[in-house]
Amino acid sequence: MTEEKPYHHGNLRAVLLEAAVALVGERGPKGFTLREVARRAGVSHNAPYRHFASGGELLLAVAEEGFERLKETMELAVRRGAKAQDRLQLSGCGYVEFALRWPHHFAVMFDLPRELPENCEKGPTGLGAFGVLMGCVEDAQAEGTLPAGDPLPLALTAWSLVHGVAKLAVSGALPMGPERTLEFTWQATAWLSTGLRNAASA
Amino acid sequence: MTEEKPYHHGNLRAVLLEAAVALVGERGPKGFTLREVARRAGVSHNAPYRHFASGGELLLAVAEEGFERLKETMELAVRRGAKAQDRLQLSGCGYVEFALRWPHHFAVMFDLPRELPENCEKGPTGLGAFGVLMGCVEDAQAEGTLPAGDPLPLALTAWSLVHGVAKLAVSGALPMGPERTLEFTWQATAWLSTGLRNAASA
DNA sequence: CCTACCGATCGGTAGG
DNA sequence: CCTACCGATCGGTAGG
Repeated sequence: MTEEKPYHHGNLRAVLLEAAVALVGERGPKGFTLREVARRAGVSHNAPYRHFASGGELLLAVAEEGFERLKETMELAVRRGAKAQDRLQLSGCGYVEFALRWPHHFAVMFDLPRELPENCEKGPTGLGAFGVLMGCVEDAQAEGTLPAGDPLPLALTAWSLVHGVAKLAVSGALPMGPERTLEFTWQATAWLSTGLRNAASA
Repeated sequence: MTEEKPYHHGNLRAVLLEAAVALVGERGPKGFTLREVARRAGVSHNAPYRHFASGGELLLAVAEEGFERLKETMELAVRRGAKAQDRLQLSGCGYVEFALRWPHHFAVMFDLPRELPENCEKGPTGLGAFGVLMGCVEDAQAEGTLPAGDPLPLALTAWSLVHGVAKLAVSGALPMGPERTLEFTWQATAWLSTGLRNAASA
């Protein structure tokens, strides 16, 4: 019953974002409501309109926050590798790591294209994270550890693999815990990496 | 305005399933309502209760139908290959083919764990489709074209790859059309296949 | 950022 | 399988 209200000073937007993530995480897209978000934030059901024109725009903001964190997580992961081939695997592990750490963001980013007003941002911002992956592929090509040619199919294949791992892991379809999931990701990306290296051509 | 009503003879259940898929496809999970389904089926908003206790159970039925079709699609695809290695790739292509052909089923199957009453069925039924993939891996191991050992990690990796391709393709994230997507899937699975074949160990 | 207030829709029950 | 009917909730507007 006792609620502190530090958001009266201007951080309501951040509080709303947090509440939105928690709500969509607990009840799913269907249970997500602007009124319930406001309720959890401790404000009137009308206050959110000061910051977002609709529930969809709130979710869009959550997605954008997620894409930014995803990019950062991948960039951080990539730093742990010296060879481009290793960095490619590490970027994939970063991708899965992000999904495991912020599953609700991940869900909003990829499961709610319909809810978002205009997912035109998904391109640009999403490209930031994808760019990390593309960079690794191009570096590996320059190193000669990946075959020359159009890097796009190689990158899309790597993306598909880790996206699948992330999706299945988050939904609980993989028969292992979070730690094992990262080990599995490393193994899986290593196998793919071997295949890409020995590829005839793109 | 003029509606034919053949479902008064007992096929209302099938009509409801069809309407449910169309609805969730058009408006997403959030717009899915038992009343709207009934409306589209041309019956009173209460008629669906004769067949389903809730909207979640209707969606569960859709998911089960989907898992069955997925298994059939994969089994059909696998028949086109002689060598186990080829069949493994073909099963993956069948997976993606299914997702492209019935994207709404695919979405219900994997994006709505929360909506479903008890997704205990996702294991057994889903295992039917996964079993096809596992069978290919085990056959390839017997053939000697895949390294011996626990087939599960190999199968999970293959599953992850095609699941990722399917997810990204359905959401429109892959920069290509449906036909190209299948070609891409064949390419990607070929690369992975090469990697798995040259793997040190599982 | 809040208190009314609106029309619309929903899930579910009653009773047939 | 249908017609009422219920309480609850929602998005959005008015007006401050």
